[in-house]
Amino acid sequence: MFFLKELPTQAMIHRYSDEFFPGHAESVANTLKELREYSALIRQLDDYFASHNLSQLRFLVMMVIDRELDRNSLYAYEIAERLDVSKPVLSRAIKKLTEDSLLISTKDPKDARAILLSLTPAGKKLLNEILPEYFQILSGNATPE
Amino acid sequence: MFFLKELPTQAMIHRYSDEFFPGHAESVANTLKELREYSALIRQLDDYFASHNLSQLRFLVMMVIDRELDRNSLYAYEIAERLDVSKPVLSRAIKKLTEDSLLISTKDPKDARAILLSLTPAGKKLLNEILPEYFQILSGNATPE
DNA sequence: TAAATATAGTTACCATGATAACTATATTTA
DNA sequence: TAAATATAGTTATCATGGTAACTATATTTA
Repeated sequence: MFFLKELPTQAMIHRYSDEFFPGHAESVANTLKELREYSALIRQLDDYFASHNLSQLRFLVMMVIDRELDRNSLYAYEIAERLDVSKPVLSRAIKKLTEDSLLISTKDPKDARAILLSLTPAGKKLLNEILPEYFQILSGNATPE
Repeated sequence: MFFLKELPTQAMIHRYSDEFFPGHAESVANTLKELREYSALIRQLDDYFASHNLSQLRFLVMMVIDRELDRNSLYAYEIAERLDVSKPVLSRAIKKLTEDSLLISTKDPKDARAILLSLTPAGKKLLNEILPEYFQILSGNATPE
């Protein structure tokens, strides 16, 4: 998350950037501006997911299961391979989704360690309800400039 | 933070986006790509600050005090005006910075509620040490394309 | 000027990210 | 095949974001 409300003026950036890293004031200013825009977009997405009792991560867990073409379930470790998040955080997200009856988990008879996850009808329904505005938010905030 | 390791293929985006929000697949794909890049940059900055026993927020608190042109101190509520963060979180950040002797707080004789904050010599020193690589990170990750 | 309201900051509690260390089960290797 | 190693997932603990509700002090208003 990025917190600066008022971006540094060009003068400020020059004061710092020329002193500490000469000749790059413009690219620094531009990166700061874009960082702030994308932080705002991430907040907007988080708020949207929260309004549906979801989080960015829980949404993505459902999404990666749903987007598999040949299957309708994934092992937890396969979800971990697709998302850039730590194991305990993913574990907690899956727990919450199954508690909320959006995912259902079954055990693999061949590997007692593994958990196989699929979307429940309620999970599919919620995902379909959420997707249009999700794409709208992403589209409306497409590349600035 | 944005967690999807493997971005949706064009086919996937079309499958979803055309169904739920037709005609915007390209801008959706582009926004997703940039979201991921800026999330990675935010992570890179967080790691950098952590290596100096700081956080993004604690760095910015020091920065906004230092960048004032006519003064060398700010009231806590003035810092709050400049940063997009909740009061309790700012309160905690200031507490940690004063505990670490990077900021020093004095009371305003005219308003018993207010806290006036300035950088200690150690705070100024740390800020100056940190800034070059901070700008380098921002500059090196300037607008992709 | 007393009561109501606004402002500055803190405390309590929750959400969601991380790492380290753990249990249980599979697999590899000596 | 027994011991060592790897893999799947959880628990414990911490960091850092949030809101609601609180204390204390200033300011406004009736």
